[in-house]
Amino acid sequence: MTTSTALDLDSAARRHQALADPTRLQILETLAGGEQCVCDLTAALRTAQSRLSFHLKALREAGFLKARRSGRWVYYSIDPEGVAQTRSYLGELADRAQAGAASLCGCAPDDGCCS
Amino acid sequence: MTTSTALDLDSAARRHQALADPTRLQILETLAGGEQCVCDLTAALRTAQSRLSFHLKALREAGFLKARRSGRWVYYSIDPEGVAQTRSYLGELADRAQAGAASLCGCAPDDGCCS
DNA sequence: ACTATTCATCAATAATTGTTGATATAAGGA
DNA sequence: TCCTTATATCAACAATTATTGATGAATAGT
Repeated sequence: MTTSTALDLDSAARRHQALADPTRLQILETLAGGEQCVCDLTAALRTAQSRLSFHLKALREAGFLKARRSGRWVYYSIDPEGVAQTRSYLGELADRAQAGAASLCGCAPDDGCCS
Repeated sequence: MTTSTALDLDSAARRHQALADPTRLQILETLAGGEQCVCDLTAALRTAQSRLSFHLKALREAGFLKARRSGRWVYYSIDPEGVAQTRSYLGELADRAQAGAASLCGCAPDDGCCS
């Protein structure tokens, strides 16, 4: 079972790209405190509304945010699924790297000598 | 103790930026199997040497790769430190998000009802 | 010393991404 | 219906990032 690489690479890269901006990280850190409407975020980040909307879209499309409309307001919150996916990608990478390093230095697989 | 945000946001964003490219992820996945010289990577990824060099530099400067010269060859390998740093950033974000969601829905902090 | 090989860097250009201000859409209240 | 508020989208422009081909620097073999 070989997970077809090209697509995985692209989508993983796209997810990381969404995190590759300080404003977007600030949005995530703010929303980590709980759901907020765009108007609150605009005030909290002191930034233009169109700019915020641009970054919210990027995070939403990458799977990091959920949006919910209630009356005139749209409430954004963190989608734990998206964060989990990215975390596990890095986790697998780290695991494989550790195994790879160990295999090269001739240690037993869980020896820890090659950290 | 409030960790001064702006710098953290910028450096975290820069680290993610380094991962926001399929070619760079392919480099990391290849090196997860163990250290390789640039010439091997050029062959493995079938790409121009200057292009590869550009991406290696990006990963190196972001702390994901270590380089070691031996004779004519430069060997690159994954720097577990860099991966760990990025993993823990996402981990903290996920933890805070969970706590934030729980606090809003009125559950006990470790109830798990708001996952 | 000459040559070949390995890798990094540079300059030019292309492609992508972000910002700004203006406009559109949608909802609710008067 | 008209007005206001909240958000999204668009078009123009700015800034950043990636690709290519050429050149440079270091190392090693002859």
